[in-house]
Amino acid sequence: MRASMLGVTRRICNSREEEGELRRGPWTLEEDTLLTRYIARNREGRWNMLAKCAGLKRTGKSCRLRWLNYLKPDVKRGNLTPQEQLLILELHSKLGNRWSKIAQHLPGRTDNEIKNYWRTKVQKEARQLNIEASSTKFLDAVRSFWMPRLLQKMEQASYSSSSTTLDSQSQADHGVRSPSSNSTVPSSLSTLLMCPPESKLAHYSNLGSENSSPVTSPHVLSANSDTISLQPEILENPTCSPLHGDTFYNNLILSDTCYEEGSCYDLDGFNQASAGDNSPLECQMAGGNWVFDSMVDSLWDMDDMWQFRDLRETGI
DNA sequence: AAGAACAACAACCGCCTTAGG
DNA sequence: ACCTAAGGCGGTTGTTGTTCT
Repeated sequence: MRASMLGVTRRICNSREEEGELRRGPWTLEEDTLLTRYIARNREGRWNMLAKCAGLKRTGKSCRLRWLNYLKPDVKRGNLTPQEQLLILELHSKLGNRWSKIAQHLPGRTDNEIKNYWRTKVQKEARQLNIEASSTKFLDAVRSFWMPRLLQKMEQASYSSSSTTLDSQSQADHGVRSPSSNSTVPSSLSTLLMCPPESKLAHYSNLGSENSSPVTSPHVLSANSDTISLQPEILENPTCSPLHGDTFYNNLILSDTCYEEGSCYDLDGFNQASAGDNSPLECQMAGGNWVFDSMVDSLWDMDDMWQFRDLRETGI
């Protein structure tokens, strides 16, 4: 029954096949409407047939791509947040160019978007540094400079939205007030990241030691099965705060774990490189190597980029 | 003001895998 | 078991908008 119905539909659709040439290039509003309406009335899948039945002179592949990357209601538009960028950097270090796998961890973001981000932003940085984007050198650079920078951005964003007791300059200069303890504590990453790069690395190294002093940050990233989010509840319940000693950096990144298709994988590679005693970059820097000099320049270039983006986003 | 250069991203292409007949 | 079409994925190209000279 179902098969015969399908057969009828197929014949009807095939009869339209010779009506005209297949269209290519940018989609028109009319085509978008046709596709959206058809999928709303029916369902996605069987894309070749769908394209014909919807009256679209497009290949099934083209329809599928248009729907998944642009028209699907849950597709998120706009710039990637620092959190998302951080997650992409981290996941790429684990998964490589498996864009669809990476996209699974960023709800609403498509593999195409992530791929484009990687090519336009990340590879650009690699080019400027004369490092192969897939090389361990670049990965070290990302971990030691770019990721902390994103964390700083996230931290700044959370301060500006949550703190009313100090203005931003005061916060940056003196640290922030912890709601849980009502005492002023060092603004961990902000303070850290205003230090020279040498001391940043020293700090990350210390984070891995037993003797490191407690560090407090108002938010941490956590990853559940699909999402990554800031967790302000850390502030509300200091007893659950993991932000001490050797767990600080691990928890700051991704609660030490990410999830792939229901199964766990750890981030040992990242954490070791970032917080361990023998980060490759640190070793290189100890010898006064080339990576350091170029990264310092590029880091401030990235700052400019971020500031520019911030201005654009705030409409100033 | 105009053209060149660049950046961003949408769309396409080709290959591979999978499912159904 | 084999064949074929559909779907999925990663790489690449094309188009458009923006910035620079």
